[in-house]
Amino acid sequence: MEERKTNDISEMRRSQLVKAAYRVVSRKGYYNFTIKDIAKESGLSSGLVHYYFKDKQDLLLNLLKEININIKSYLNNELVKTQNPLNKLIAYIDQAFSLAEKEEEYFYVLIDFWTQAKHNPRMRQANSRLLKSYRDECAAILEEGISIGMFREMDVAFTSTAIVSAIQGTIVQYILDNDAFNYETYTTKIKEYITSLIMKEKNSEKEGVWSSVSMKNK
Amino acid sequence: MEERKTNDISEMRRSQLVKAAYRVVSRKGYYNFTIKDIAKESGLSSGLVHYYFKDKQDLLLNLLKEININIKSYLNNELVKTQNPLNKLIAYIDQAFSLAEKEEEYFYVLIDFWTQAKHNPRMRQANSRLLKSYRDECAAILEEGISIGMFREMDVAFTSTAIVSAIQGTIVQYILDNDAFNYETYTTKIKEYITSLIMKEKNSEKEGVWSSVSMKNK
Amino acid sequence: MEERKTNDISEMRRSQLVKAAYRVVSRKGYYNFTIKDIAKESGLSSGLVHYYFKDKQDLLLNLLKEININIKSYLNNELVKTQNPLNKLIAYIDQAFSLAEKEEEYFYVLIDFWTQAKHNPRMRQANSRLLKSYRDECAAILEEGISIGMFREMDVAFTSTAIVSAIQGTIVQYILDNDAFNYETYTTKIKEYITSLIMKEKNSEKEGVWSSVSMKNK
Amino acid sequence: MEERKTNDISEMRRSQLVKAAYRVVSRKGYYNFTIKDIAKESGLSSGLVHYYFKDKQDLLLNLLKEININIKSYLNNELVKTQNPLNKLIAYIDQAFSLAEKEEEYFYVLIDFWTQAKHNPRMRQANSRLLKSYRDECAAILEEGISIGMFREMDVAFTSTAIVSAIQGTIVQYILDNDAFNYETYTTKIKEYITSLIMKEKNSEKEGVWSSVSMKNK
DNA sequence: CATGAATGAGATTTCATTCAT
DNA sequence: GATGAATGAAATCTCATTCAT
Repeated sequence: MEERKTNDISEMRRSQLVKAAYRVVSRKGYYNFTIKDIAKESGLSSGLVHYYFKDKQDLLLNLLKEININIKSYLNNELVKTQNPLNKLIAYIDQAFSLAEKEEEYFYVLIDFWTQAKHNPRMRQANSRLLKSYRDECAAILEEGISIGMFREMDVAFTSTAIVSAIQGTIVQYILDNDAFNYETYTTKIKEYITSLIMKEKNSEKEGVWSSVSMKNK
Repeated sequence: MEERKTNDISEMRRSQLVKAAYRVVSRKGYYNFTIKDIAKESGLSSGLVHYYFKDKQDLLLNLLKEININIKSYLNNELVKTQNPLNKLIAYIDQAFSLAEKEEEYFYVLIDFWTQAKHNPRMRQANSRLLKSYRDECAAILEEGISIGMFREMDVAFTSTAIVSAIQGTIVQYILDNDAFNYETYTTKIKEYITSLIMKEKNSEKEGVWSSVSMKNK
Repeated sequence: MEERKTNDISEMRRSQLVKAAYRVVSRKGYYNFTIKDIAKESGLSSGLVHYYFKDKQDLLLNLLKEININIKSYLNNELVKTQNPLNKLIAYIDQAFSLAEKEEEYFYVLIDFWTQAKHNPRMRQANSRLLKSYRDECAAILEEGISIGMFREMDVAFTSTAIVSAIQGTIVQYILDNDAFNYETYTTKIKEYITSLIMKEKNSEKEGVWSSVSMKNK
Repeated sequence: MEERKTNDISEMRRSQLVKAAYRVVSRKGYYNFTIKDIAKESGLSSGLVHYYFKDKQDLLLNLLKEININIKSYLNNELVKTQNPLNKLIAYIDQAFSLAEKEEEYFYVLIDFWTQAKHNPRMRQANSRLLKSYRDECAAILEEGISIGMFREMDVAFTSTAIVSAIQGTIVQYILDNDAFNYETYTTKIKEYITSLIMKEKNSEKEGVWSSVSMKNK
């Protein structure tokens, strides 16, 4: 019982501190925040941060884990509501793009973590796992679509990597320059584009997407 | 003459320091290096760093500029050797992918700079300019291909953004996890894919690329 | 209680550091001391100086406040012991001159602060407040003496300014050159002089003072 | 001849640098200026400063000497125009007060030098010499007035010290707080006051001055 | 568990001074 | 004589981490 209670408090505090860390990091950046910032933000003392986390880095690692979980749950949110693989794929893409728009912070923090990958093996592993899980999720949808004959045969690994690339590459460009392009229009097109290539070809449809794209420029 | 001499040494030192900064940043990361590191790496004194650059940030800004120039020159290297827009596009893509492979450092440093964008307007501007210039370069190739009837009509702005997304998204995934996929195979496919979609459609050819892609998985 | 304890230690440390600052500044001068000097003098760490004071300037501002308080309490020390305005005025003058003699340091540090006034608005304000409070104190004594008919009618503001000028000007000359004149003799004369002019004129007395002054030279 | 020429340039440069130092010190304060500031202000190179002056301190010492000379010449300017000791005394006082008003900088710089006196024997000597020369000049006027029977017999050393105190104390108060009192009115009174005490007493006149002072308050 | 005072290493930055040209 | 590049010591300030309470 005692133990249980302790763990409860312990978990509560850890979560409290990690959440505060997220807010602080997204506000001040990965490198410009201090332990005191975390303490203030969480309403706890600075000493306590080191009681629950070995050091600053340990806290950050836990933050990445937390972000990972949150993003996944956000992305899965819509996915579970539908059975149709195409709708799932569309939801997958939509969620990613909408997350980037509504929670720009998330991506800034994510990019912050990317920069750590080179110099910190644990960060590197955490990051690559995160990306892998995105690809895997996409791959699962593709597999499902293929298995029920809705999507064409394809190299699933390649395609899911390409889809993640397109999404992520777009988000980075958008985040670094909000005015580079019209996000809404652009992401819609990308989505149509991907789905049209994924779907078992019906000549009309395929042509349609492409035409709609080329139309704009005429 | 006197003036010239002074400028010469001044430019030489600035370049020397920026180059040292590049090596140091790529080795230790954007935030983990010190002015003293630069001094040691360049073989000059730490005071001299501040003699030529107002502060750390100023040096970093100059480093980004330098990287910008180097990447551009690297990417243009192959482009000028050919007149054919298709070959140009292929060279454009090839160069980007090969740069990421041969000079992973460059991209780490670039990502480091991305993280600054949120909290530093000048960095933000520098970054978005860099991305814009990539898109513009791509767009120019596309325009040329369209104008001579080699590429289809298309929304050039959208397509160049999408191409940059695909390239950049791929590079990031690769850099964060070298073992995620076979870089060579993957980038070749992406390239074929892009070109097949860009080229004026000959039905057979289009189908061909797609098939070849899906073949792999069979 | 808990709170109390914290405040206690906080106030204790601040006072400890300000006192150390006084000793250090008076020994090395306003500009020639370092934070480390303060740390060493106080027996505390240099980090703690910045823990309690935003920066060097903040510490110095607190030092000026402390000096202000100390001087006032020193000057008031004798004043409260007497009810007679004339004796009060004499005590006021005596205390100022004796302070300068016994605590030369105080004035050196004060002069150090004067030099800041031009370039630092907060220092300027602190300094002018200090001077004003001296004048006001003098003015209060004069008013009292006038109201009970002991002092003549006069322009109190002018007279108190003049008295402060005479005292301060004398002290500065003495501090810059201890051998310029016999301090004891000189300050006694100045005091007699001031009081003779302030007092309701009894012809004989007035003449007396002046004569005594001129006597010396004969 | 060669030597002569060299000395000419040498003197010119030294003067050029000291003048620049004065402007810079009065603008930035005694401690907040750099050798480079002097170089820029003088239009010469920073290396040259050390060619002509041993070090920063040496330059400053020369600046104090220069200021000394300038103040003396300013104060003497009016003195030579008149033969009458009373007018001389009045000119002496007027010049001091007007200098403080028109060239506040001078006094700030002077105060800066005072602060050095404690920690630097050469500065101490230079400062005390400066003050002594003020007193001596005043004393000379008083002696002259006494010798021709215009001024009363008095302790000249004491009186000149007191006059210098009054003037200097007033100026310091004014410089530290321009709004403490009306400078014009106040200095006029001080002047009348001093002269009335110095002059051979004609009862009416003496009374007159005092009355005029007390009038104000009525 | 919790606090926040205390430490001290280390980073940036400034600048007098030197010296090769 | 004159320049300004170069040095490096020293100062301020920050902050992760520790630890007594």
